[in-house]
Amino acid sequence: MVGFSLPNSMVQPVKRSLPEQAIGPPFFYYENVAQTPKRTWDTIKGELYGVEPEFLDSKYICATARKRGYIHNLPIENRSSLCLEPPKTIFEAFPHYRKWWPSWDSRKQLNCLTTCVPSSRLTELIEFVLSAAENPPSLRVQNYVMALCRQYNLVWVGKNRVAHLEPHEMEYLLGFPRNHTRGVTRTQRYKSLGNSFQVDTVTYHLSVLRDMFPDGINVLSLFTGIGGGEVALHRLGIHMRIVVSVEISKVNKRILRSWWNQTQTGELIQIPDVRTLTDDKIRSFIESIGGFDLVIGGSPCNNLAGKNRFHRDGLEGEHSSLFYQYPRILN
DNA sequence: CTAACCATGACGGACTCT
DNA sequence: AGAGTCCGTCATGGTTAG
Repeated sequence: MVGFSLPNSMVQPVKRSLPEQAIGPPFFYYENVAQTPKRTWDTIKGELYGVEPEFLDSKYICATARKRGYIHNLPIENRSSLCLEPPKTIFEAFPHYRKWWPSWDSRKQLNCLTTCVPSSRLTELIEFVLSAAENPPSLRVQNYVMALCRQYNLVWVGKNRVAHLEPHEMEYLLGFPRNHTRGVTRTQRYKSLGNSFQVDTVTYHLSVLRDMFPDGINVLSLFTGIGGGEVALHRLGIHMRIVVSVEISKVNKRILRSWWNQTQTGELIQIPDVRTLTDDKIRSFIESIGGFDLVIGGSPCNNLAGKNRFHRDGLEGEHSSLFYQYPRILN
């Protein structure tokens, strides 16, 4: 899962030719979870002009895994390595965790960051088991503890003590500025961050745009969330003249607005629901601003994701079916 | 008082790759 | 055939806003 190319890598970059229909303008960039049935990705691909998905695990870019598929019509030659290299291992990201990290925990990177937080009962259980065990613990105990650490993405914060990541640590690993989501409830921060882009990964893909738009770009941002795409563009130094952002969550809208007001000089127009962005409205936007240069977004994965035990209904699920709004709007 | 909000804990299985 | 992974949901009880 190495995508079409990797930064600073000996991996031979892939060459591809886009289907005629997929060639821009505008450029488009679509994202979703990679680990959903192949037939789902076949459907997505079919709706997006048959463009082959780029499957990339962010563990090749940063310190945490994030297996995602990206369908886009961006050039893939001459992607530039990031000016600011993100940490690629747990210890590079959090040197202070060395202190309590047992030698038998061989993890160098973290698993996928999600929205959920494990119960404190679990960390208590691990501490209890390890306190009662020999030092070092038997293989059996090690395997037991490691399975839980991997499953819940736990880190070592004290003697025999593990803990879940703090929201600001997730912000850091995902490539957001510190305190990007601060000011909303803790639970909400976990939710918003768990649902977001890995910014460095998106930055790498979008880096080909940097020299193409010296006067800035107009962006149509669908399912914006906390603005991973916008942060990536900003980091590339690409001026956003106008961003029309579609995002239903009040909290996420507030987070984006506050970041925008602090860092941007362009105009941000926020719309709550993709379904209210009718064809007529799109036409009038295009007329008034002179067209969009980039359409970017990842549609809801709720009904595709492996974590969902209740309604893993695929693309036709209640939330994930909003995907179909993406090709409609793009067309 | 009521409704909305918030934190917490409990809860398997489908899927891919080797 | 086996191992490892996963942008999650729901009910409950407490808290806060109006």
